[in-house]
Amino acid sequence: MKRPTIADVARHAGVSKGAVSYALNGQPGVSEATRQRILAIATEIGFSRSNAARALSAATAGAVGLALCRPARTLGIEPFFMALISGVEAELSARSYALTLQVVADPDAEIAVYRRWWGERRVDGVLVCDLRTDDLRIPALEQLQLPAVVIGGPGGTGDLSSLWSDDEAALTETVEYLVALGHRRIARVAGLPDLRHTEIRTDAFAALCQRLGLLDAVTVWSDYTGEEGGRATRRLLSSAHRPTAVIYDNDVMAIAGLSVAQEMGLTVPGDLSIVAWDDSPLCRLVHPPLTALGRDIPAYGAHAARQLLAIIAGEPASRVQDETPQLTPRGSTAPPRGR
Amino acid sequence: MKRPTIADVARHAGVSKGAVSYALNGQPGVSEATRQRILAIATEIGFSRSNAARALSAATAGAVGLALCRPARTLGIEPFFMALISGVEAELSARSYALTLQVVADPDAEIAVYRRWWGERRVDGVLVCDLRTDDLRIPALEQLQLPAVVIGGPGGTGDLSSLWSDDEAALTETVEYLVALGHRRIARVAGLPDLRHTEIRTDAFAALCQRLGLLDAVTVWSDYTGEEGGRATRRLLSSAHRPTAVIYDNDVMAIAGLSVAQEMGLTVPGDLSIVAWDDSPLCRLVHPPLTALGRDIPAYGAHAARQLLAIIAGEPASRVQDETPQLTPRGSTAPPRGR
DNA sequence: CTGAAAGCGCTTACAG
DNA sequence: CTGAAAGCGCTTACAG
Repeated sequence: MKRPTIADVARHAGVSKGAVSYALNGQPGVSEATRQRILAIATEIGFSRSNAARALSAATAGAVGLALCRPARTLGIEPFFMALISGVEAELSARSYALTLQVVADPDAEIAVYRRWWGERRVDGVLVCDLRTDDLRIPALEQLQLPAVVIGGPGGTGDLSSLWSDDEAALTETVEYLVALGHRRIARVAGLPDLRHTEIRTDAFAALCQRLGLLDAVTVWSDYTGEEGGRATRRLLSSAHRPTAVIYDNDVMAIAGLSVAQEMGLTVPGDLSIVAWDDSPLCRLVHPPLTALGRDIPAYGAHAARQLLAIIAGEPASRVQDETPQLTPRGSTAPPRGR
Repeated sequence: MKRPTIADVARHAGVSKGAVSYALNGQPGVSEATRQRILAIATEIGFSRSNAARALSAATAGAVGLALCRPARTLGIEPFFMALISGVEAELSARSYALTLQVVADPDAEIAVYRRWWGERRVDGVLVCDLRTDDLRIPALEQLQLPAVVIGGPGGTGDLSSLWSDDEAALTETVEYLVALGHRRIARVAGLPDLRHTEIRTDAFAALCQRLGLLDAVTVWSDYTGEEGGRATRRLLSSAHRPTAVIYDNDVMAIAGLSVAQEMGLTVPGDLSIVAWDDSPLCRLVHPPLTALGRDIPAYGAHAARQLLAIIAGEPASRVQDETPQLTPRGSTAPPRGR
C-alpha cells in the first residue's frame, strides 16, 4: 500500500502543504472551515503524518524513553514494573507519544543509552527509575539537557524533576500498627541497599524504632528476589530472639518469607506477622493473604508521564509528592502469640 | 549541547557527507582505511546518526512494535510478558533497533495501533502476541504488508511468519506423568478460551484423556487471573468426584489454586497434585514449590525478534517451532493418597 | 573509490 | 488568512 503524504491531502483539498500542516497541528494560519475540511479529507484518504519527517523538521521524536536496569530475573517477577509501564503508556498514548523501552545491565549502560537516545534524537525525554545514592545518571542527564523525570526521591535528583511517595510516612504507619498489635521485635527485609528509597525506609525504620524503644529492630538487606528474601527470612527466624513481625520491601520477598515460615513450622500470623510493601494481586494469591502497603502504581506511572510531557512542552522542572502508600490489613498480621 | 551531524564528521575527516554515510553503513564506496578514519572521528566527536533523518531518507524506522492486549491487572502479574520483553529487547538492542511498546484494550484497538504505526512509519515490523481463533489482526497486517511475526500457532497465522512451542507434546508429557503417578481424575484450569494455544491444549487434553480412558477429565476456563483461577479450583474441589490433580494454564492461577486447596484443608501434594504451565520464579516461591512446565521465555522472545528482523531485512516468511516446554517435577506432585 | 545533488515528508518563518 | 520556499540530517543513485 502506498502511504498518502501531506502533499496528497493538500492536492485533494486544493490548498498548500503548509496549510495542511497548520490544520493538522491546530495552529493559526487556516480558517476554521478550511481546517475542518482538511481534517476530513485527511481522515478520508487514510493519512497519518510521517513520524520521521515530523521528527526531523520539528526536532521532536514523539517518543519517551524508559530504561530498565534490573537483572531480567527480577524484572519479570515483580508486578511493579508492568503496572508502572501500563500507567505510563496509557498517558503517553492518549497524547500520541510512543514509549521506547530498553533493558540495560547497569547504570553505566543506562547512561550510554541516554547518550545514544539523545544523539539519535530517539526520544524527547526519559523516565528514570530506581534512584540510587549518588546517582551518576543525574549529572549525565543534566549535562545532556535531556528532559527527565526521576521516579524517586525526595532528594538526590539534582535539577531534574522528580516524583515520589512518602515512604517514611508509610513505614511509620506500618510500624505503629504492628506495635499496636503488641509486637516488640520487628524486623525488616530491605531491597537493594544503594537504592534511595531503601535508604529512606531504613533510616526511618531505625529512627522510629529507637524512638519507640524497639531495641531488637533489625534491617537485613536483600535484592528483591524471592530466593534472597527467603534466605534472609530463614536467617531471621533462626536467631535466638527471632522477630514476631517482618516487613518486606516487596511482594515477592514477602511471599518467599511466608513459605519459609511455613516450611519452618511457624504459623502465620500466629507465630509471625508479615507485611509486604507494594501490594499487588500476588499478595491476595497466597494463604493467608498478605497485609500490604499499596498504592495505585499505574496512576503513579501516569503522573510521571504527565509530568515529563509538561517538561518536554517547556514547563519548568517540578518536584511532586504523590499519594502515600496505604496499609491494607489482611490475614498475615495479628497480635503475637504469647510466649 | 549541540549535536554533531554527519556534515561535522565529513568536515573533520575532509570527505563528503556521502562518504561518511557509506562508512557508517558499512557499504562499499569508501576504502577500508578511510572508513576506519571516519569511524574514529565520528566516535571522537560524539556523533550519533539522527534516527529521524535516517528514518526519513532510508524509509526505515529502526524500531519494532509490540502491542500488548490484556487488561492491565493481568499484564502486571504474569511474569511471562516481562520475560518475553526482556528477551525481545536484548536481541533488538544488540542490532540497534528500538522497541516501541503500547498497551491496548482489545484486538480492534490493536489493529488501529498497527494502522497508525504503519501510517506514521513508526515501526519496521511488529510482534503479535496472544493469537486467537479467527484472529482479525492477521488479515489486517497482511493488508498493510507490515512485517510481522506471530508468537503463537501453529496454524491460523495466514501468510505471516510465526513462532510457537509444541504445547500438545508438553501437555501429553504432563498427563502421562500424572497417570504414571497413579492419577485417574485430572482436571485442567485453562486460560482464555479464544486464545489459540488454549484451544490447542484443550483439544490435546480431551483427545489424550479419551485415549487413556480418563473419563473424569474436565477443562474449566478462566482468564489467567489468580482470582478466577482460585474460583475455578474451589468449584473443582467441591464437586462429588473431585480431581486428584489439576493442571493450570499459568503460574498465577496455579498458586491461587494451591492457596484454595490449603484453605479447604487439603494437603498438596497428598490430596491434590498441582502442575503449573509457564514455570517462573513464582513457582519456587510457594510452599510446596510447584511442579511446572517451563521453557526459556527470554530466548523465545529473542528468537521471535531475530525472526522479525530477518523478515524486515527482506527474507521470506518463516514458520518455526521453538523449544518444547519441559516438565520440572517439584514438591506439588505425588501419587494420589489412597481413598 | 569519491563528490555533488536530489530527495525523503514534514514544519516554519517569510512574503503577500 | 494563504502560498512558495528553505531547511531538518540523512541516504542513494548518478557522474566523474
